[in-house]
Amino acid sequence: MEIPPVVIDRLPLYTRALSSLQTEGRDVVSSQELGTRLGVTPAQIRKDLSYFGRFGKQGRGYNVQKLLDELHRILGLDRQWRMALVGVGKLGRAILGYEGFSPQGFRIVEAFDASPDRIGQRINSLIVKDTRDLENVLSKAPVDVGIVAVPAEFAQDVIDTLVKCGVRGILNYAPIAAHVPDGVHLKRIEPVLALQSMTYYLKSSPRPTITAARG
Amino acid sequence: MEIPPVVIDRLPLYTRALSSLQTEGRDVVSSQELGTRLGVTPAQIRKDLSYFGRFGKQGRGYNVQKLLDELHRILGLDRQWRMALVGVGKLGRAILGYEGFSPQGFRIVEAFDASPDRIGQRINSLIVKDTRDLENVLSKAPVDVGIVAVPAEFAQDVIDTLVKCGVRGILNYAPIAAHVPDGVHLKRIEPVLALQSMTYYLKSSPRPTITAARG
DNA sequence: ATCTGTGAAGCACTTCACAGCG
DNA sequence: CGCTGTGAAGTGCTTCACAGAT
Repeated sequence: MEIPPVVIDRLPLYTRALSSLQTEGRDVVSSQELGTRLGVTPAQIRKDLSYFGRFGKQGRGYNVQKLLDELHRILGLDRQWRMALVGVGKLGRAILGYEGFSPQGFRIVEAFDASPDRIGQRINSLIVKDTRDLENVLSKAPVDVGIVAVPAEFAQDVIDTLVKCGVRGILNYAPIAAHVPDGVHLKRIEPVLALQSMTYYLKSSPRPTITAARG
Repeated sequence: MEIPPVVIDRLPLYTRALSSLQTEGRDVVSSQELGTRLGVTPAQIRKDLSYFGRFGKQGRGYNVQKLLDELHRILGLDRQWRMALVGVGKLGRAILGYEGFSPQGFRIVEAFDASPDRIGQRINSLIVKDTRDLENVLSKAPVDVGIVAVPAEFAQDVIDTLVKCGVRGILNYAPIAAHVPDGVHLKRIEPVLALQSMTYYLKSSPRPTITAARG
């Protein structure tokens, strides 16, 4: 069956809420409660889950642990994912230093850059390699995902190389509309894009006057 | 008129492509060419633009400069936007150091943290202030957008405070499903969410064997 | 001839509403 | 009775296809 992409985008939210519930020691949760926590309608949660199977018990709800396991399996979060970073400038270093990846099973295992004074540097136990060696390195130790943090002008080339290396998932931080062949999944994650659409809604309504707590 | 939210999300992509075209010295562009560059159908571009007016010339296309100006005006990108960062841990520092905001008119003008050993520190010409002073500081110098980079457990509280301070746009880096009242716009921008849905598509198809350039 | 702007058709996603199980 | 799972209805978005302007 062909699952609507928006459904796939919501599943990680469900796993996250379920993790919290699990930490709170809860055994069972209804679509109603899950929906309230996430700001999603109960019907939508039930419909989304129904694409993959029948995980709930009528009259009771969903077993937290079981549903969490199922979603992990469905999303492929029951294994480790290897990632390669390209571009270790300011942004690239920040990405390397980001601690949110590894607890979720995402590991940056290679870092590349084109600049001679960065190649060979050690950053968090990784040695920065030459971008020109991408194909050689990744042919010996393939990765699942490429993270692109190079300047806009080089981004498409880097993406093309990654695709040639068999990388089928790309996280693009560069401000370009990159092209990838069918079967390769690219996500734009520049914060500026999010801001530039948000301003549409902010521009009209005035900043309210604030009655602040005073000294 | 009520504009579909997806349309608003695409407009920043259009402005970006138009900026490139402008740099290339192009005067006129058709929906066809713009579409090819962005991976969007020409009909969609025309339809999207038609919500806001009639910017093209039949038989010719769109004047690059004029359309760019219009889109800037529509999105509110013809002015500066003031932002406050909350949380100057590792992630917060990276956000402060990010150079992509200011060229697009987004400026971080305040930084807050709750930890005593961070309060008072200077980072890039900004003095880190106490999160407890958020209301006082923002009542004197309001901001348009709040950037939340605190640990998950504090994020909802910080968001509530920001909303109380009249902030109506929030960029949330914390891994929680935050709740905001109507009229407040919140965008989740954690990279892990993007990865966790991408893996759904990656998990099934095998990593292809690569024929790499060898020595 | 070329390319926009747009109703109308088509497709995708969400919500409803209820049968059916625990 | 409570809550899931799901066809059917409803809503929103995309694409078609063509009239009309240059």
